[in-house]
Amino acid sequence: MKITSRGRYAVLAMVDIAKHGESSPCSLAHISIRQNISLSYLEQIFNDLKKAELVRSQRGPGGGYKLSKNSSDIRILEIFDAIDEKIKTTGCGNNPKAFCSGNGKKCLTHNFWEELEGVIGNYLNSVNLSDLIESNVKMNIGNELRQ
Amino acid sequence: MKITSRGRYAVLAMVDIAKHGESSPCSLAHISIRQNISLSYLEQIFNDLKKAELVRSQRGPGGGYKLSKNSSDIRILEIFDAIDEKIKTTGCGNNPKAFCSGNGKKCLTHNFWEELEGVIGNYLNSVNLSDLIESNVKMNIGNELRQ
DNA sequence: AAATAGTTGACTGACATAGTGGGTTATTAT
DNA sequence: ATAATAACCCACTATGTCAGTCAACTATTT
Repeated sequence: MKITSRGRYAVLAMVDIAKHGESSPCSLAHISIRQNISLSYLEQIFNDLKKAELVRSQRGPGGGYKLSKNSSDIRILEIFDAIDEKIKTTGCGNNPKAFCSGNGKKCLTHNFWEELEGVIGNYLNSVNLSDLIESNVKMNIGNELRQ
Repeated sequence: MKITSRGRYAVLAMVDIAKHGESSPCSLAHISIRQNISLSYLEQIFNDLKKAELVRSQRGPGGGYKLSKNSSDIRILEIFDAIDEKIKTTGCGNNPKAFCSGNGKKCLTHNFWEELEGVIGNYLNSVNLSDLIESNVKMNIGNELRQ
């Protein structure tokens, strides 16, 4: 059970942009250097982030990417969704047409895996970019969203 | 972010055994059929489960595997540990000698990933096999362990 | 016009996962 | 004793995903 580099890079890059404020756009070249991520790989990731409208781009010299909304309005879960970093704990992907047991039934553990998926999703949804900048991430309790 | 088949099978097989009670050992052949898991694959998994002393084996006809303790004393996290299903959310594996940023420092998101690891670990540690049998898995709140 | 920086798509090596297959050893029932 | 059962053990492989490279093209600014 691990997070892909793609997922980690996406969040890291978004924090980098958020940290540099609203003033001027961040170029991928700079993010690449600061966070030690391959430029070409960043390009692929930002392609998805842009499609999901989490960032806006500006071409040409002095260009780069800016957040499309306030950093406190961008939750980590949104970033995961944007780049298709799935939280997949069940074997069947919860597809009613092909449940885990093969015979159209859910396996003995199906509901448990779904609960786990919920626990993870709730946490990722409870943290936003500005939380990460302020390094004030505290253990989140249950479903409550911070602030 | 997904769980491997190995991890899912291990938990599923353990639930299967737990469900069949203490009376007689469960053969892998039967588990294989009931839960639709490859027999050879199960053998590899149970090799690890036995090493971790979560199950006891009995050879020969009528043999099979039994839980080594009460089902309410076996937490899902123990099973994950036994088969080396790691919960790895950080890029560096939290290795102080080679932190994520490369320069000996933690990356901007390191602490966040560690928190996530904690959230998942706490949940997996809060559920035991008998919870799964009774299908009474409810959302766990914070660090509290059930019952 | 030149430099910058985003956009797009094809391609590749490495690695882990999810098995398969064949054999050996211990134990029980007949 | 013998046969059947079932755990034990080891080697091997296909597949797919991930992580990253490379090369070209387009838009924008100076």
